[in-house]
Amino acid sequence: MRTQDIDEMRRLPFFRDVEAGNVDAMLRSAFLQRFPAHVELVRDGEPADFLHVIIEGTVEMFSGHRDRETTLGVSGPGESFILAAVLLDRPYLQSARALSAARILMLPADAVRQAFAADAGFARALAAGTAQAYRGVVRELKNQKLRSGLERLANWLLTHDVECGSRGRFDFPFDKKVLAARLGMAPEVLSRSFAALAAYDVVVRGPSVCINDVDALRKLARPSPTIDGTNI
Amino acid sequence: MRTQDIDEMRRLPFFRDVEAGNVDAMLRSAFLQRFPAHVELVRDGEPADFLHVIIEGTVEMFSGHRDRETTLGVSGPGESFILAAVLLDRPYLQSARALSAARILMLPADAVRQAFAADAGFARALAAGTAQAYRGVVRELKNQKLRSGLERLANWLLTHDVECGSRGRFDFPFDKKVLAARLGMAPEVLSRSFAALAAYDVVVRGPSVCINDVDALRKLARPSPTIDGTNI
DNA sequence: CAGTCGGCTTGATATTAATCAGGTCAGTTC
DNA sequence: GAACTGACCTGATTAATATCAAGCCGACTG
Repeated sequence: MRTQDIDEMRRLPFFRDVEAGNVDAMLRSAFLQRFPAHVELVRDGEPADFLHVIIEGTVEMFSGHRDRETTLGVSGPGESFILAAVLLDRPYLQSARALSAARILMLPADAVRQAFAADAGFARALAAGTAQAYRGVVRELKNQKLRSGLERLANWLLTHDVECGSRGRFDFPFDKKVLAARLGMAPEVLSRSFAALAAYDVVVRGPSVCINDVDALRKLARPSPTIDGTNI
Repeated sequence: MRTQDIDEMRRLPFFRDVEAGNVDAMLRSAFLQRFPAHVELVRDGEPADFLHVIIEGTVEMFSGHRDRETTLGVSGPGESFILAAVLLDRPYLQSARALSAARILMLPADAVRQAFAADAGFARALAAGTAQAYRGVVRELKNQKLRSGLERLANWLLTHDVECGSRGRFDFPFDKKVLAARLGMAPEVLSRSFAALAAYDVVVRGPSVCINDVDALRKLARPSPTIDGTNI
């Protein structure tokens, strides 16, 4: 890793509560890698060699079983993934692939565990990080078990609109096929769901979507703070 | 809390890596409560007042939305619940009710957070605890999204049989209605699924089940270490 | 012992989502 | 500009699951 990159990485929010010496110890053995789109970054079942921190790009977390595959989440810049596997020194439960070209900081697992053991601030930050990740998955599980496909889509649209500045209009951040997997439905079903949302004044044209009547959509979606977070 | 109880609580595995002084600080303001079956212990959406540690009995974690309700997990002695909400000082995402009569240690949230801030060993233990909880939910999400109801049942039977000593025969630890919710299916569907498993030599009579041909059941279930854990 | 209550099962039906099989259309290639 | 490609949509069909409505049975109760 180049010294210039190291300086940039040192300033990551991820390292905020960590002593400088421990940050450097981790960065010394780290890699800053660029990956093209569609590349698989980690495969589930394999030992947790690296903690990954996304610097640029988006990463899809997914998993397959028999002939099925599902997307478990999509992460973006600033987020780390498979922290829990690294901490506990257990195999990954999820696979990851780059959705776009991505720049990723890879911290060797034993360096992370060493810093975790040596640095109480880091340990607390990781506890908070895994706690947040935990709550994210619980939300996702509730979303999956308590809602129909159409409701999941409606809520995703509302949430994403808020993240884009509540303009009632945005472009999809990834292919609709990925969105379908993200929402746990077949691509065809997503397509039909969009058609069904026309009745609620949601207009999809190509890669962009217009929510013309937010209230109507909210009435269908019925967002809940214990599933979708508080800012919706 | 009686001094005798305090002594018992001090020895909990939960406190293993915590300094004695910090353990006592938490226990000083704690309650050791008995609850009858079916009582609701916490309700989702409410602020996280207490960290709960189960001493005796089993507790169902569940959540409702609109007119639906689903079980997210069942916890037993030694396990704590809603640790993440307490650590982050956020509202509970799940509700909890006692499935059986239960004895529960309730640690005030701010005492837990104070110990977390003061005691590095406790912080590390909580990090490991949330990491394990995280992996548990990821497993559950994969179980839900990648398997059919029948497959989930088959795998639950195998896992539970192992937990009961691999005798190929055990009694259900709770009502079938709860098992159905646990597996994410309607009670009627569970009933039919049991009927379908007769073809694999699984015999259900009242509250007990016999797995006469484990291999046949495994062939249907196809357990995976990244969903069901390693000991299956 | 008859009554009844809850837990469970069974059958019929409705709903939801997945699958299969074309189509459409815009962008790219030759 | 014709052919091709990939992403997406549409329709028809099938599979999975939920829902509704009885019915069964064992346990308790008067």
